[in-house]
Amino acid sequence: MDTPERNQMNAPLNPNQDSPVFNFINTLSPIKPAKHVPFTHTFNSLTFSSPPSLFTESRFLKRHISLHTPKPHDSSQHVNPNYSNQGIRVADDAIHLPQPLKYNCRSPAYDSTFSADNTLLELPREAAPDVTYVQEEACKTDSVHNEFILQGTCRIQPKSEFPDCGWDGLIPDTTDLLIFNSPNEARAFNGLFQKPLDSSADLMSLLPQSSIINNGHNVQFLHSIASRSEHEIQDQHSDPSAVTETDHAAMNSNPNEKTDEELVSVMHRGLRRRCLDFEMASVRWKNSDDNSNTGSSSTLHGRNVTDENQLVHTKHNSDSRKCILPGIGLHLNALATLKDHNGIKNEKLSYGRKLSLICSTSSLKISTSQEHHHLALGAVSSEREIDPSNNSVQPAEDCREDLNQNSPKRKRRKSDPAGETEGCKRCNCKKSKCLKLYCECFAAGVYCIEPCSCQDCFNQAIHEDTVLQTRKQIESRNPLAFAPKVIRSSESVPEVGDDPNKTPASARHKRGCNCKKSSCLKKYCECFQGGVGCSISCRCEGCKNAFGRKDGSALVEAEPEEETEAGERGVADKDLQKTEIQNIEDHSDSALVSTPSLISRSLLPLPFSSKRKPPRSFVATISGSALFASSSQKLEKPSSLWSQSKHFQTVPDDEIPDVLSIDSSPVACIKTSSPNGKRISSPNCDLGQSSSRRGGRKLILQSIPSFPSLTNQQ
DNA sequence: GAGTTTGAAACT
DNA sequence: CAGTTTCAAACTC
Repeated sequence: MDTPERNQMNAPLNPNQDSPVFNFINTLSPIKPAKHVPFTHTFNSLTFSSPPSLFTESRFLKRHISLHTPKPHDSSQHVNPNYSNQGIRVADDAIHLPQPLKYNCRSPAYDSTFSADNTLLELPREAAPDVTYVQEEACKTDSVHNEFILQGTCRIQPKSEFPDCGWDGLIPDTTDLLIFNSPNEARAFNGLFQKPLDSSADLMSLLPQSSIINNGHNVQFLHSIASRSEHEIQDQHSDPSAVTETDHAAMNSNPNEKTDEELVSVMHRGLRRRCLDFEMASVRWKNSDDNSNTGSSSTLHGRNVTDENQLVHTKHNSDSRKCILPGIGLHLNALATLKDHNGIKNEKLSYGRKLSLICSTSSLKISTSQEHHHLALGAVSSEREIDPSNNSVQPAEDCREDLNQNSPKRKRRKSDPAGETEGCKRCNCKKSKCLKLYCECFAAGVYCIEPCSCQDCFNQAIHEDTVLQTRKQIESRNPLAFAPKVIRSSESVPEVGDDPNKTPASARHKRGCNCKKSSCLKKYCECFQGGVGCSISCRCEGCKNAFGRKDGSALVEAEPEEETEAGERGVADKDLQKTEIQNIEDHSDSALVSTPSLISRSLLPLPFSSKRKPPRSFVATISGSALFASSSQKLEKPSSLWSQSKHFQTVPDDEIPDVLSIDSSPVACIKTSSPNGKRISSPNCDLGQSSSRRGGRKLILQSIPSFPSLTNQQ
């Protein structure tokens, strides 16, 4: 491209903000402060509420690491100067779910800073001995009652061996990531959390500061109440470096203390992105380091805790100590930082390919699929994992390829839509610079990664500011722009031929489609693509959506006009069914494979789930992943918000059915009945229901204000 | 792989 | 708010 514009694009970006993009952004109208509505996410034993925006933003962060191993043209750019210390927690041995942990989470969404004053972390004293990893995201000060309660958290026992391991911070995410159906599962993964930490590495310092950049505030950390007061917390937050040192010391002496300090940003990031990015990284590192660390070869599938503990060995800075990267819980951000700060070279992170987002699923795979050895942990897009069309294994492999391949960007594989999973999603933008909703990556709230075939991509960590500002601008225009396009409840998942409209909570496209030629029978139609029926909100013409026509009521209740269309619909359905059925079958298989209990139940195959990108901020869950996966799967382009909210939902094995409903509840709440995308809470949203269903381990959506608030938040 | 179609997103 | 343009995915060949 030799156009002036192109030249501009090629011009150095970021640092100076001299680039056109920055100028452009600067000219953007001020973004109005987002209103944060408490959004409760329940997962597993962990429940918290936070504004959706938080998640959205986190999604970008999720691929943060990619930033550091960006596309070739970005290679020149490196660490974002803005990176600051973010809390990193150390997790070690045990994952202890049943422990209630409560803390307040604020939305980072816009300023990504914590407000210490508001930050609340409540840890039962009893849990104190156990290091609880709580990750707190920078929260917007204005957010109210963003409180999340971890009922079950990972209990980690710091190893004396690695007192100052910087990796600790990475793990906190695991809390979010891991969802166990049963205590046994949790035990199984205890080892995963155990990892050697690179001593000197101060993860805190490593973490990108992007989140805090906006307001210039320092990272604020959540501290567990158990160990300290909020004030104390604030004080420490003010001085990240101090915290770091303290952390190190604490690690040696008092795990609890340490963790408190570090809960911090990392935690919040982890919450935001619960993805197994780390795992992916682990894989890479492992690959690279395998030569030296053959012993670490323990495969993921090895459920043996012992093996898992050694899942990945990585060297950091020639540090002989093996650094075990837990397959779960380490997220890309941390890796990115580590890379930059800890002396970890790009080489480790970038093998010719950017780190792809890894999805939480990996953890699941670990437990369930023997096939995927190291790869099991490999990046798996959340959606993929759920993806019916793909075996659970499949996703991992895709990512695997990414990891192993040094090949240049691959063009989007049409034949492999599944490749577009949360972790593996890729776009092909040419003119939008990946800063518009045209870009699926951007729209999904994630950074573009190497697999993308985009050109002049600004949707990268190195352009974080640009991305965030652009995003804000878009949100200012349409607060729901980054919200999931399809809001669906579990029950809404339509089976072929079913009328989605039958159920009040049925899934619907946020804004409805506007199809004119596709008859809503092709993926051009977002409703169809999302596997949902058209609704009143749709302005489509000649709707034949197999999932439910705009006049959907007809499907069930034979209305006069329906009869006329019935024939057409039947035909259309048949056409669709070929595909759908196949998809469904695939889903079933995969689902069963990955999560026999949960998936089989909760996961209803969505025809397009594979293609529809899941929220990138997927939470990795072990057995729970299936659950999440299923829920996320249901979302067409689930926003991180969405996916996360679901992820946080915990369901006992015996309550799977409830899970679905619960799971759906948020969705149901989101269901839009109005064209403008305003969300109206539905009866299903009733928090009480969800909470009531949960047993001890489960969490409760405490304050999920009805979803409607989502609209206002931004 | 190139070209076309389609409809969302963006723009006016 | 409506009309138009731009854009990239979906689709076709």
